[in-house]
Amino acid sequence: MRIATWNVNSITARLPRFNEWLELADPDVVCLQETKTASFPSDRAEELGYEVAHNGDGRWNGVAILSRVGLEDVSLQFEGQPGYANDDEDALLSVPKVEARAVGATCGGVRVWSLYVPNGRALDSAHFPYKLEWLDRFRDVVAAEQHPLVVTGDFNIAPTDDDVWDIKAFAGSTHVTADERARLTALLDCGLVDVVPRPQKYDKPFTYYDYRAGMFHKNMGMRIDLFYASPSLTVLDAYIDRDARKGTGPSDHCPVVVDLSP
DNA sequence: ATGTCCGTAACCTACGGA
Repeated sequence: MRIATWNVNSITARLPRFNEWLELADPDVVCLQETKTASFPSDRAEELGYEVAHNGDGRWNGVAILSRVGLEDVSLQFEGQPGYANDDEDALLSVPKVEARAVGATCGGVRVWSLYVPNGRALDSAHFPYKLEWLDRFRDVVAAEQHPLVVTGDFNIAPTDDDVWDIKAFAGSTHVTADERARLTALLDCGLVDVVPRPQKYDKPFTYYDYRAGMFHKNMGMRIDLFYASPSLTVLDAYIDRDARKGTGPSDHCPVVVDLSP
């Protein structure tokens, strides 16, 4: 079974490239993040035999699972998923809003979660404790989940210092802190393995490159799109589709493609 | 690294977010 994950940074803006990639990569299951739409444009995917579970509410976030090996027991959020109280609003009137950041489904006998973990923004931002709490609550879900299990998506955390181009550039930043990495360890402690994909070029398995400052061409990236899987799933291959980051109108993230044998 | 790109609201540009 081939499972891929990709933060597309708007499925609407990416649709021509996405549809082309879908045929080329030929995945059985696709986990998407940052679809940034309320309505998933699924016409071509359906022609290719995929069913679609999409959790999207408009301008921000949005996650999906596409599967051509069955799509059952869809969850459009997770049990206990925290919301974020938007601080633009009057604090007294502000109600925490559960964002479109998680979708789960059972595909061909594998339980799959597609996640778009909150960014955190800055260490002193209210978005940072929200990120940690969100991961704490998701851990509780993973602890109770059935196996075989795949938890994948944009985690907005680099698991080790080697997973960013220069750790010195991240002093005082999110994505690399012990607090965030402890949440990754907690997920792995539920009985999952970090499937590290092979890069197509250079030595580091980066999955994300900022659009600015020629970061992609300087190989200044990060590994923040992760693939956590039950150890009962044998990994036949795992690679980063670097080609999808090239050319006109790419996402700022690369797809990660994993071949598994149950 | 702050050099770009996204969607939106409101216009033909500015903004928040990443």
